[in-house]
Amino acid sequence: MKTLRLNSNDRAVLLGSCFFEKLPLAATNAILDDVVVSTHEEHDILFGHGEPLDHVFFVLSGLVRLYRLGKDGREADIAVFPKGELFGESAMFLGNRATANAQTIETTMLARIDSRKLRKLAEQTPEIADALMQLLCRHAQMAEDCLAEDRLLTAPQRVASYILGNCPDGITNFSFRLPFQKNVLAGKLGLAPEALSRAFSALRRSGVTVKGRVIEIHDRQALERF
Amino acid sequence: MKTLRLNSNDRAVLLGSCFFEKLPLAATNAILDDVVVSTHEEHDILFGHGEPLDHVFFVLSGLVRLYRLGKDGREADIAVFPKGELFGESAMFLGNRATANAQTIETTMLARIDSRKLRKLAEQTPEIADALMQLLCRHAQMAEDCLAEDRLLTAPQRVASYILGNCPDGITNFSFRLPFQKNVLAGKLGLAPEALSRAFSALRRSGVTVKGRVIEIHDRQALERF
DNA sequence: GATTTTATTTGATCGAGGTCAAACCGCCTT
DNA sequence: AAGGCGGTTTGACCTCGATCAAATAAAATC
Repeated sequence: MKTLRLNSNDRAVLLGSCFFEKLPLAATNAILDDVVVSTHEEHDILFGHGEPLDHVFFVLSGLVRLYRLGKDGREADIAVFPKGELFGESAMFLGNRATANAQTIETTMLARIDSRKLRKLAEQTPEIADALMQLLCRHAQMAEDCLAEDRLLTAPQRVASYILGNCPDGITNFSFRLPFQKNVLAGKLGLAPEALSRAFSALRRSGVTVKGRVIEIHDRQALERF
Repeated sequence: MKTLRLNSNDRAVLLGSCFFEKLPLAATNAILDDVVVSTHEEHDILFGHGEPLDHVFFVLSGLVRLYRLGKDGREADIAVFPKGELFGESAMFLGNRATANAQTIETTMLARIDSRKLRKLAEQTPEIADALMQLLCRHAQMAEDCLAEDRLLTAPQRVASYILGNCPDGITNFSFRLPFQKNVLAGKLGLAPEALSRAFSALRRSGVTVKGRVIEIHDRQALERF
């Protein structure tokens, strides 16, 4: 892991992100004043469940996975964060202890924000507090969505739901490229890779074509009904 | 549903709750200034997924269930809130729309806090903002815990984990009473009632006795190993 | 206490998805 | 072109937990 400072491209990613875009520039500058950038190889462990954590992380590029470990060593993904996402924020309000393990999935660059400082800024700046609360809500909802999908949907239905989530409404014919390996998608959906593969082939009958990482949809309605 | 004002017992429940206990009295009073109390029969629907929601709810007594609906009408519990818990707060930061359905499980009394006002108070009072953020984190973590348990543990293991969560550490022998019907516990753990029943009988071999709502543990270690 | 009604348990069956092993494929290297 | 490698797919098998039906227990009502 090497550490650097923010360059102008990094700044652009930060400013365009969901968290920072609504903040006044002064607030953003105050937060970013002393951030450090770190680069990581794929599969680098960022922190472990329960460890002290005094940073919040922003993904400048790459991909990070949050997961928990079972007694037997099996892993369950909690969330996957692509470029532009902020994570690790909940430790800030829960005794500065990580609530899960974090690992890079690809070569990744992260901006590290001092959590003590961010918390202090949030106290002084209602806009920051508000942005944080929105972030927390979105993350809570991601987990709730996942939980509900796990409990209500079969594997092919979860995959259909994921595809539809990446397809603008009102369009029947659509194609897009997976932003990561199928491997990772399987983990995110709580499936074994084999099950994901079988789910895709089940969806073929509903007009879904898979070529490598490219997914093609020929009949949105059929997918929605699935 | 009848509506009333806060009585002194209600106030005691509020003041002793996790959310309010750390707040300065002035802040608490500001929040509680114009709350309304509503009483509900069991199975009363409080709000539906996606509906406009301009209150945050505090459970004065009884039990409330948050759940999502599948296309086929099946229900998946997201959370269960007993007396002393605050819920519905995430709608406040996500466009005032409920992120799930809510229903009472028993006869229940709720205090309704105007969410616009609470949000305004949070802007002015860092302590309130902080308490809200902690609440959001706890709720996010509840969902993440659930998700991880669903993905990593079998039914008996989830039940064991629930029991252990209600048993002080360092004690081998312990007994407690379920705070709700087995029915409800099954939903909370993402199980069919039959599966919960079978899980209990599987745990009998590890020193767990179930008599009605009373659970007895004779060997904490055995449970932890399970 | 007798009788309904509701909650829980038990039995039997079935399907979804995990696991292991092997085949396959694209991609990179040599 | 041949080989090697990692990711993906397919096949075979098996376990867990859902579901349906029936039996039992517990609570509520009369």
